[in-house]
Order: sequence, then C-alpha cells, then structure tokens
Amino acid sequence: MAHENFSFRKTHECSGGRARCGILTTPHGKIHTPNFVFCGTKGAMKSISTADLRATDAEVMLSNTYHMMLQPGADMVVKNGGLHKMLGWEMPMLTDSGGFQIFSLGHGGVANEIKGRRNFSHHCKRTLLEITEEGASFRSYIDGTKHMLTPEISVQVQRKLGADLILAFDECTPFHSSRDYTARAMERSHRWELRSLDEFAKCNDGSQALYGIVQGGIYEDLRKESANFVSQNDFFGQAIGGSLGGTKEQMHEIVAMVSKFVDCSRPTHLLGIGGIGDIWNGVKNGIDTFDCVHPTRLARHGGALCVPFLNTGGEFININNASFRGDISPIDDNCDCYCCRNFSKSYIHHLFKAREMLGGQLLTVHNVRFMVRLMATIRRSIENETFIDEYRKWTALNFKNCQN
RNA sequence: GGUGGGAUAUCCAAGUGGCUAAAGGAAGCAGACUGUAAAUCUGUCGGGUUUUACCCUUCAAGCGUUCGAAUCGCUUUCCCACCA
Repeated sequence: MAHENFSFRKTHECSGGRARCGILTTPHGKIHTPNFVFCGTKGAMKSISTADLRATDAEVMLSNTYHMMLQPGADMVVKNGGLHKMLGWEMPMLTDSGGFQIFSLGHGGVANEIKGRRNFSHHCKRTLLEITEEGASFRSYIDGTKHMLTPEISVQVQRKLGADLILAFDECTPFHSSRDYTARAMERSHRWELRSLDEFAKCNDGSQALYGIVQGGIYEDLRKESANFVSQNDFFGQAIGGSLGGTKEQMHEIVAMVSKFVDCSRPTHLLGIGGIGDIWNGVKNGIDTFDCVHPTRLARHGGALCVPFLNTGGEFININNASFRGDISPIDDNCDCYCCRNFSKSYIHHLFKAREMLGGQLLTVHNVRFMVRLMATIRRSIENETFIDEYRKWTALNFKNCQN
C-alpha cells in the first residue's frame, strides 16, 4: 500500500447530494473536511505568524515547490529539518508541485488570464522559457538563473520539503489555449503524472501521500478522460486544476461537471478557489479541500470577509472606503477573532490609510479565522442535514447575480 | 530702504505665445484581486450638463500687447534670500 500512514474516511454524506464530511489523516494530524488550505507559498503566510495561524484553528497550510526550490533551496529546508520544523507548523502541510508556475510565469498576469480577461496590465514579465516532454525550464524571477522543473525534480524537491500531501507535476493550461493545445497538454500532464508516481515510489517512506491532478480545461470529454486517468492510477487523492472557464458561473459549472467524474472514495482538492460562494458550490459537488490566496491577499488589500446575507450584501467590505472612517463597530459583531474582539472598523480604516502594516495583519487574522469558521459552518450543516438550506442562504447573492 | 528670486488645481511641482482644464508626484474617491514574481494593480481626480460631446470658471490681483496669454509688458499685493 503506497499511502499506509494516510487515510480518508467519510464521516457523513449529504442525503440527496454529493457534499460530505470526512477526516483526512496524515502523519502530522487530522484534517476535518471540507476544509481550507492556507497559502504560505514561500514558506510563510504573508503577514501572519504560524502561531497566530494556529490560534485561528486552521488545520493545514501549503508551500510551493518552485518558490522554495529557488529560495532558500530544498537542501536548506532539509538542513532546517524540513518545512514543518522550519516554519514551526507541526500540523498537516501540502506542497504544490510548481505546475501552476508554468502557467503564471508563462503569462503576464495570472488572474486576468485564467479568467479570460486578457488584460496584461501587470508589470510581470514572462520567465517561462520552454515546455518540453522532459519538463519546463524557467528563468528565476529572483536572479535570472535558469532552472528546470521536471516531474522527477518536483517530486524530489517535495520529498526534501517534507509536506504530508504532495502534488504531481502538471501543466496548468490557460483559458485562452485552444482545445487542441489543452488536449495535448493534458496528455503530457498525464505522462508527467505517471513519472511523478514512479519517482514517488522510488523514495516513498510513508511520510507523504501523492495527489494526481485532473486537467482538461473547459472541455467535458477531456475532463472525463483526465479524471479516469487519475482514478486508474495509485494516487492517494486528486486535485482539480487547470482553467475553470472565463466567468464565475462557468467555473461553478465546470467544477460540477468535473467532480462527477472523479473517484469520490478519494479526497478531492479544488486548486486555487476560495471565494465564499465558490466554496459552497465546491462542497456541494463533493470537494473536500480548497486552497486559495484570496482570503490573505484580500486582507492585505483592505478586504475584510463578511457574511454575505448580513448587512453588507457582498462577500467582503473594503475597509479603505470613506464610509468606515468613523465606524466604531467591529468588522463582524459575531466574529471571535482577535481583530473583531478588539478593534473597530474606524481603527483598521485608519491603519490602512496610514499604511501601517498592522492593518493588513489584523485583516489577515480576521479573514483566516473567517474561513476557518466558514468551513466549520459548512461541516456542521452537512452533519445536521441542513446543507442545502445553508447553501441557498450563503449563495443567494450569486443566484441574484445569475438572474440579472 | 535696496537688489535679486518667487506666487500654477487640496498639497508638492512641470510648463515660458496656440496641440493647456494645464505633465509628474502625493493626498482624496472608487474598483479589481481565486494552485501568490501582488501589503499589489487599475480607474478617477476644477465645476456643470442632454457626459464618446458641449458649456463655464481657472495658473496671486488688475490693466495692457496679440487673431490667440499660465507663458510677453506695466502696476499692486504677498512670500523668500542677500545687502543696508
């Protein structure tokens, strides 16, 4: 058995739907699913310490192979005793394979391209050099040196980093690639995933479990083929990757479509999705884990997550807005985070206006705790068989938007 | 008292005859953000309307030169520097 120290046990399945609760057991502890994986791409959550992250009851975080490989280097992580010890996070961890960087470094902008907006306003330059059967070559965004990432190298690096859950190396194809390219890239990703499995088998000591990745873009037959491929191979879980379409609505449709094809006995991760309504939609379709930079990035930019059906009428407020200048109430009266328990919107507004780092830190604490509580609310609703009602309540805004 | 240098939109600051409602910053106002090259980026930023267009007011104040002035001349006011 390739993943002997890991297990995924479903504890409750929604009647009449695919939403389910489960416990994903890793050598560093249990993840109660559905759950959210917080992004510490470069070996750090931006603007929050691992101690504060722990205090929010978050259960799992991730780092990225590509970033850690370039800086400080996998061997330096080994010297520090591995990611868990180095970051002071003796809890479950996941590492992304670096496949996403084939996409994000190959195109000027990430969000715009994946959403099909084609608006390259960002200052980013391409640093992806070439994708071949062997792998992908990049120029380091740090010092311009050349680096190669192959399925073997990605698994070896992830082995050194030591996260519990690791991902096969894949190519995340952009929204604007043709069906033909998406199909060929998917097939190559499948060959890469087989090579990832082989490499994983060579060095597997039971401390890690490998996820396959379902590609195929927006095309149903490709998604089906890719899901079948992953199911037929000995991956512990599967991640849904690649382009999910050009709009939120299309993304929801594609998640619903793809999730029907995956092996539902395995844990299923949805890569890169983290909006509130998006998570409800994912869980409804049987997704167990999510990861996304959205909550933490939003926080640094002044966005405070809030319950959409209370007052605000949206998934977040922008604390920079002048309307909060004199608002001495907390962001969320019902939130038990350090930020909401102690500080007013007026104060956080001031911190942002004054460009004090603490503003982003406090909002990060709030947004992380918000996500942790959101996932707990979702789990409870599944266990109580109130999932569909709660789903409707939390996504009413999305329905409204769809109708208009 | 004398000589020289200044006065530009909320602030700082370009501009020295027409392409100027006026570069560039900052502040302000709003938006975006979804496997993080993002504590970032974008838009807006004198007033008004029937807002892809037009009208009004504006470069200290007044008068003048000119077809045309933030830009040239004179006068006044205020600020700065140096000399008495």
